[in-house]
Amino acid sequence: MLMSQLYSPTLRETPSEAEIISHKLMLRAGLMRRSAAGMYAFLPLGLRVIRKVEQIIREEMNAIEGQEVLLPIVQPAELWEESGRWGDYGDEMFRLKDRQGRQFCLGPTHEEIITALVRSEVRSYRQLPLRLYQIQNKYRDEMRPRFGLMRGREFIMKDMYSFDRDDEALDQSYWAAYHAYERIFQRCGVEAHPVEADSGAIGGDVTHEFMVLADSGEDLVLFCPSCGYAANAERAEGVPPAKVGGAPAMKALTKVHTPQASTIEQISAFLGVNPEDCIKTLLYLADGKPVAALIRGDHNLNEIKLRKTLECETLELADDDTILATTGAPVGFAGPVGLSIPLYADYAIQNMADAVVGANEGDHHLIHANLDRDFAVTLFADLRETEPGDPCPRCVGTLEGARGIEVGQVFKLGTKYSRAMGATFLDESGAEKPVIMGCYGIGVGRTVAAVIEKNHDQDGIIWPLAIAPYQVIIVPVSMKDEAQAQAARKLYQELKAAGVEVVLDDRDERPGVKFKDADLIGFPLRVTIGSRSLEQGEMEIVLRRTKEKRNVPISQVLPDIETILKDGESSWV
RNA sequence: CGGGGCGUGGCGCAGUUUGGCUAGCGCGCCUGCCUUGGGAGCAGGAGGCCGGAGGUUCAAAUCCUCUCGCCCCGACCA
Repeated sequence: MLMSQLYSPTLRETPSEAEIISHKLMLRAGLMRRSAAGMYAFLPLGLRVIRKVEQIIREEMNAIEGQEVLLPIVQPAELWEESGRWGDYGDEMFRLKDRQGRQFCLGPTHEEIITALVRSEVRSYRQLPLRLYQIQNKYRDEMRPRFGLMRGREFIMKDMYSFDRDDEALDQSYWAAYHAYERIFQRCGVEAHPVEADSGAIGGDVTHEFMVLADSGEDLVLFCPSCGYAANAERAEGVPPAKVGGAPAMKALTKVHTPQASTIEQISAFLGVNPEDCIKTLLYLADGKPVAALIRGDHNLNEIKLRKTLECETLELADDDTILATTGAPVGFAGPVGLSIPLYADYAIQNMADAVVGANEGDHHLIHANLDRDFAVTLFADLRETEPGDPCPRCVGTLEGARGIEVGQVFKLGTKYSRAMGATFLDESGAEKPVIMGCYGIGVGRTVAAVIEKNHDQDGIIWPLAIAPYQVIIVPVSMKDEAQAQAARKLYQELKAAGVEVVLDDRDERPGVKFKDADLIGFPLRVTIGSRSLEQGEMEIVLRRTKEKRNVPISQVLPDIETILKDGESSWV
């Protein structure tokens, strides 16, 4: 490709829309442009990178017996009604009607359509296992798209679905995908750490997310340096505290006037106590019925854990009216003493003594509240957000925290969709059983963004060889020097003939401009052709990653490049 | 959806508080000269319904009302 013809408009300045480095560089390097919030047009260089990542994914999916399919993006509402998600998905689903008024959505994911596809064809255990995957656009009307490709409303995703006859076979599918993911991200040039995760709306219980650690990540990952335990913070298990020795102080329960003090900060400041001596009483509506959750003042409730503990379908914070009706007090003064609704308490509550709690009366709190004496708890459970510094649930270590970008996730779905949608097979004994499913996603665009987050310097992107849009750029210092121009064109033809992906910067620009663009776009290898070295029969090879440069005889340029492409940059020393 | 901010040539911004006469600057773009190992210089030039609609006024980028879009923080989510 000739640089003069390449449609890759680079920018000297960063458009104001971009906040994080990968987003800025993708715009500046001319990989993509925004068309609407959370939607992007890929330009030639950006598309080439996307395609390379897709190809790596394809190869690894095929290697574990995945078969590629292409599924509709526009999906009929009926399928989603069968699974129950037409109602559950809410505003995040793009919905549309055809001219007859029939309802459709732009697929946010493809469980329904793939299950429908499989149920009509799979009859026998002999057809299993089956692993199907697709790579295509998905649509989610995110409440807050952000950070370029990191969280778009239109995004490219690879999804594989596995169909198995029993849990053991599902286990094989799951771990095959898990290990394929390790290879995929490694080949793409990023470290992605598998962590235990929550399965969210997709369903199922066993699931891992693949996280690229980066400050711009939207998730908090907790990991234990001692034993290797790693989990998304929303999933990370809490450890019930060991029973504290010594009898707690049991002072008399006392009501105090606490005007305007409705938050833990205000109360603890007002009363001169520490937040960890206060109990937060949060009121929720679980399937429409009020329940209270008790959390130590300096902790945060994890709604996912509460939902699991309650085994409820819906869970939402109670509205002000419900709180008033249930506790007799406005928001901020609820407490466990005298409450008649079920009380679910985090383990940490077990060890509190003489705590500060709401009095269920406006502008009043109770001090010296004690478990058993003053209130009883329905159930103790792990309800709080686990944080860095908390004990590891698997060993004696202490958890540390890091931000992570979720580039992939693998789920064991079980029979949630196959039961709801009637995807069954007959086993050897002729018994009809639901197929057992798994699903395995990779955000393609997000992976590209994550690669850039981890592979850049102040000059621009540093593409790993495997996914670089082009491997080599040839930069003649001056195209007006006929010797340089000729040598450049000759090398260009030779590299192309050898199957090397190469761009020739044939523009009549000053060398500085060409170097800056080459660095910004991030070609892994650059061959600079200048008059001085050319006279000595040499050209200069430069590694983008290390800036290492060396003059080599012209006849050695092609072999050197082929070696680097084959054995990696580090082989060229 | 709550809070905050921003919409002015392709990009980055000034001008808006205190309406005023030809709407500016840097970068980029076009032409010519010159220059060629890290975003050169000189000269000339093109390009803007000031997001949109309505209103106030002799006069609106600037004031008022409504509206659309975008970004950030939060809540939420494979």
